[in-house]
Amino acid sequence: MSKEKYIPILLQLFREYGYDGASLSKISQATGLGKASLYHHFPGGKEEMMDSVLDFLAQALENGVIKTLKGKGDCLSRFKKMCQVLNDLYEEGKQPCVFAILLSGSARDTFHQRVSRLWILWLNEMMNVLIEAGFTEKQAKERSEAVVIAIQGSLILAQGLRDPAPFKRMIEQLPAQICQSHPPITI
Amino acid sequence: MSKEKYIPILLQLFREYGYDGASLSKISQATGLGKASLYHHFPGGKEEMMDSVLDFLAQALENGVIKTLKGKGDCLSRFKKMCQVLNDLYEEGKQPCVFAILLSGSARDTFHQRVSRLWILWLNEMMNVLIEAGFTEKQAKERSEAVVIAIQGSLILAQGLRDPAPFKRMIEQLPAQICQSHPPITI
DNA sequence: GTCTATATTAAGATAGAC
DNA sequence: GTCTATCTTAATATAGAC
Repeated sequence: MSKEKYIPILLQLFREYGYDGASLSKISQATGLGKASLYHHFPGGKEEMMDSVLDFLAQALENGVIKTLKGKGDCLSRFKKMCQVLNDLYEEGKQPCVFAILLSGSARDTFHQRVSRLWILWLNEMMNVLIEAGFTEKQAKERSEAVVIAIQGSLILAQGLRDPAPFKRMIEQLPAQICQSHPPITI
Repeated sequence: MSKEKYIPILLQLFREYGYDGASLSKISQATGLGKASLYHHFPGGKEEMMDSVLDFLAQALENGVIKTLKGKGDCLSRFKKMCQVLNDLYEEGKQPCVFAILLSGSARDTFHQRVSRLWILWLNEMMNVLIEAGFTEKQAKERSEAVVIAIQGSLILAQGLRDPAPFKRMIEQLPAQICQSHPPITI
């Protein structure tokens, strides 16, 4: 299947225009393929295109974020690596999160289960690391959620201001704040 | 102008389906107005509808959030009131943020300036309160951004899990964390 | 101020040739 | 695997009657 080579283009279009705004005409123009050719690669149409993008992102999550969290090193160094991976994935805050984009729109029910499973996977993996590092289950849960909140929130702010600085700053300071032992931190 | 009475319905539709996903058919059905009647109230079509929704939200920001921050009381009590206002606005985490929804989609450039101005207005107002409370300008800026990040991030997580709990928790703990003097906090 | 009817354009999707 | 051509449905928008 050579359809893999269109995934980055689809990812970019869905990030910029969302699911509803990324029309087949835009996709046809961006890929250089006619509409009929698009249906050859993706018989299920746009829904299958987004599904393929989610396959790609799930793979990136598994081979990047999850693998890093399961890897060796202490708590701090694992979260540092994870933040590097996220920094690459979101291109230093210049790109929005497809999972967040899919929360609204005419297809939000179609993809909700898939996306919510990925979020829970990520949260659980962070919890494991934190519990292993000596935090209570409750602390681990709170801090894992704090990571998602910090990443997603700083991405929103970066997009809103069209300035990646808030995301970059968050990537820098987040690992220390999460692993720090006494009172959990945010700013 | 009695078009005001359709704003809550439009707000709900844009929150659920986004700008591109909220079609005139859906809007016609939800309001009970024919398409032609919609154009009587909103000659500019869907763009004017979103503009009116943004008018409404800007007003809510001004009369709720900004007014509270400019009001009386110490730093902590103002941020507590602000969080109550935000809690109402987002219906305890059950509703997404229209400003965030507008970051992607075919109309993102159309509304970016307006929305980004509102973000900056909110950030500046929070900065003023924090500077008045004795924080340095740098600290005030960081903590104001931390508020936006916390609110938006917890909203995303709440939508993603379809569980308002992360947002509710954030509303509870945010004021104390922001106003706390020594090391800024997050979890 | 709302309607029916209709126009226009675009979106999603398919048939069949090459 | 890609194309042209076409189809169907839906989306945005307007005209004109009531």
